[in-house]
Amino acid sequence: MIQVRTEMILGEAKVHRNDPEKPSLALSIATILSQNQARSRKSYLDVHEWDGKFQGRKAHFRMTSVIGHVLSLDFPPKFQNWETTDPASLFDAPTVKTEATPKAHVCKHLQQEARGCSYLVLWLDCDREGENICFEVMDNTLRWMARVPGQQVFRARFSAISAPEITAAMEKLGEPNRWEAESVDARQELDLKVGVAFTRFQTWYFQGKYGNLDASVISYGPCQTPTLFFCVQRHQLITAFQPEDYWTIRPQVAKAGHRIDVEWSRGRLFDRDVAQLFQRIVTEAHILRCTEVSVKEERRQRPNGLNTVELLKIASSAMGMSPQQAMRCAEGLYTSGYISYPRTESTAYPTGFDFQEVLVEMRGHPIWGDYASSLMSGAFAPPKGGHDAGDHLLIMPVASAKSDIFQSGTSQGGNDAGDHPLMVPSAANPTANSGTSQGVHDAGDHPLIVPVLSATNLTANLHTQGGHDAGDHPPITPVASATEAELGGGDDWRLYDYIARHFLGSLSGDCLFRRTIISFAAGGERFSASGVAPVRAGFTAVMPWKAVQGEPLPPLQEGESLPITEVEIKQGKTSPPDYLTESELIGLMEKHGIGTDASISVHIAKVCERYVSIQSGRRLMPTELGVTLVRGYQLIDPDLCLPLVRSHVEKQIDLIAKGQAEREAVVAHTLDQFARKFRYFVAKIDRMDALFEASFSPLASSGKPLSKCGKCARYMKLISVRPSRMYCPICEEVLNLPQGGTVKLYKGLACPLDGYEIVLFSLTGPDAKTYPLCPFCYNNPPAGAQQVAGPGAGAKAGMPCTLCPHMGCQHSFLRKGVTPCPECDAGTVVLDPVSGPKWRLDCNLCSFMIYLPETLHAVKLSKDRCQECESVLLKLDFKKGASPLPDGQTETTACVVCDEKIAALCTAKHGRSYAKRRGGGRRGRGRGRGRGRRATDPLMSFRDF
DNA sequence: GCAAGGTC
Repeated sequence: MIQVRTEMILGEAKVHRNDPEKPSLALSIATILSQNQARSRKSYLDVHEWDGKFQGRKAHFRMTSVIGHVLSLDFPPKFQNWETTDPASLFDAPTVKTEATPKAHVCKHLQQEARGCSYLVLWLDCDREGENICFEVMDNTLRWMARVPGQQVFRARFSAISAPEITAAMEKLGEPNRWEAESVDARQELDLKVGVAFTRFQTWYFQGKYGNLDASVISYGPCQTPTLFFCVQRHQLITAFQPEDYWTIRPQVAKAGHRIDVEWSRGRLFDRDVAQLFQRIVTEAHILRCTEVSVKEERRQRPNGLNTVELLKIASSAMGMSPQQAMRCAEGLYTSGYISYPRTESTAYPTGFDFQEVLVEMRGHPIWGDYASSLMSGAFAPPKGGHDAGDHLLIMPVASAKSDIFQSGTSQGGNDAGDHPLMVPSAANPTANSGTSQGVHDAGDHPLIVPVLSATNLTANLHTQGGHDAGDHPPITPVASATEAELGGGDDWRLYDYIARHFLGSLSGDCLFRRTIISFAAGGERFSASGVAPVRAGFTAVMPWKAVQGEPLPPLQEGESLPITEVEIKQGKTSPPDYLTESELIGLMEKHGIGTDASISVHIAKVCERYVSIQSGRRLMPTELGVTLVRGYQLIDPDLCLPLVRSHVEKQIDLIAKGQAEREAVVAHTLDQFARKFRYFVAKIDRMDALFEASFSPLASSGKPLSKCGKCARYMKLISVRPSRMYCPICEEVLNLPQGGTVKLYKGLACPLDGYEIVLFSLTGPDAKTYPLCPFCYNNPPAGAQQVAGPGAGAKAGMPCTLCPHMGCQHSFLRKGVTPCPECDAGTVVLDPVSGPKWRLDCNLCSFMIYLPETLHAVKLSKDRCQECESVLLKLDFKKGASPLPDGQTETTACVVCDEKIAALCTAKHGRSYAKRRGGGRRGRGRGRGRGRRATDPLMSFRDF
């Protein structure tokens, strides 16, 4: 009997669920393994199923995917409160794993699909994060699977989604690597604890201290802080720069009417008199003698395969796109099936990469189709656009004027008829006009020599080319052919255009050119001139912006003399470097291992949002806050902002991944190091504070006077930038306020407990609450008070008057409270004293509220209570002519709970409607005054009507 | 409100 066994195979999702025609990873693998027999169905994520054989026995396969990490690490709720948690305690705090994207229901999905399966084959990315996700998947499947003897969990190892690679991986399944997975767990814990501890401490320390420090959070992180450091380091170089005057001399010479630019071997001199001396000497020599002519063939290497970092650099420097935008476009192109997976480190094509397949697809492209064909056949044809008389323009990414790419001429081995520019005009690309052939990039006088490669030796040739195969994903290549119109133009098209050209360029020959260097002498001084002439365009035929710049020199013989018409002396000033470009930053991050191909753009976006402003040319200028922070770390503990913080952690977790150390030991040791640094940082924070003082205004000089201090009777200031708070310049006291609303004086009333002037806090929006608070009590509640956690309270929860339990205060809920809240069972419904003309009762804890009858003129609390339900009776004063009371009466004292006529005129909001509950049976009555003891007595809540 | 890492 052949038992039908069930098997589950999982791949990491790169699924474009709305577009089933395009390949997704799970679907691709399923298609390959099932030989196109898989059937797909929808669940929380797509599931592909088919019948086949597993380990020689019949099996039913079920394949689905996850979406990156299933779980993410965080602190338990107890440690989430910024006010009550000492950041130093976070180093020893427990951590919990929670679902990374709860809305996606990945855990439930896995558990559901695991039922009935006997085996698990994991097809996640073959890196440490992938290994870690394997275990996250196992945690959500194994317990739900059937138990069978022998190995149940298998790991497939592959580096590309090609049929041979996938089938080979299926042939030799292994096991997931626990060490590697644990190294990721260690990294997560270190990143979390270190980042959060420093972030909370810095934020707490500086945010409350300076009025114009407009930052909701002052963050620290092992990746973001070194990223910021790179930007600030350049800023410091610029500000420390001392310009110097320099002089250089330049003899004017020409050959056959062709001016020759010569450079002095001494370059620049920093002494004017000496430069003038040389000027005289060379002038008196009258002639420039050619001493040597050297001609060398040089080559510019074709590009390696394109990886993420390179793509982001080009997108920033040549297209003016932010890394985030570039990734967004690339992801879109990927999920739509136009390019391969865009997050890769590899620049070398893997063995067996199917170049043919891509070239065949590219062959039909209107711009570079012929070029792709020529690469396949070994015959050369330039990309279309050589003669542009139609709609197809040769599209170049937009270059900045200073960029060294995209500057060359535009014709592609043919003559431009001149009727249309070949390049899409762009303000940033002033050289984009026709017929400007420069250097090797020729308009057609010399036929371009092109490598002759057959399709087979093309492949062979590539393997020797170099680049780096990180074993993750192949380099980024086009997958499907697309035109500008199909992609809707814009950034998508520009990025795709680049990716396609880069791919073709990487299969082309090197660019060859001849460099001529002519040496000259005059009066014992040496000069030289350099020129280039094209030999073979190679890959620059399809990447014309890479063409070699420069012009050929006129022919000159050794020993030949040229008359000097004049010797120019040029004065200049040395100048500082410019601000770091985003592209340079990406390079630095890659070099120092800050972030990954998938996260570099995220770190840059975060740093730009918080600490850096983007200048023209995508140069990064740190803000005052950015500079102050880094300078502060440098003063206290430079390690904190150096790229070292990252590499140190990496080194530590390498030990775990390689099985050379226990995870617990490494984490404990590294945490101890950081905890020590943290304590030192806290102890020396005044050094950083001194810098803040110089750059930001202390609270004393900001804010506007609002209410009086109960201690000194002088006006305190309201600081309205977030976090809004009050400050007494005399007592040097900071008093927190609820956030997200407006604060104004409350009739000049003072708190009877401490003498501080009371303010009214109002939230904004419909049904927004207004409540009085004493600035002092709010921060220093009387004994027995609970603190508000409702809207507007923010993390810095305080105690407004509506929660004040003090009998001596007329604003306390004991004096303003009407009845316990029917909604939250913990709060008290109090009269909002300023809600008129639309009088209202609000719960002092939850959002429940009752609008009193609209025809009311005024409302007050009486001293009496309802005999039935013990609610405080309200003195109601109705408008004349609009009173519901009999006999033209306008005043009454009533219980809004028990007086059915009045209750019917009220409207409850944000809670169960009490009107519906009428007649529901009243329970318990006659309980004592006060509240909060309703556990034993649900009493007269509105729901009991 | 906090890190960095996946990925949509």
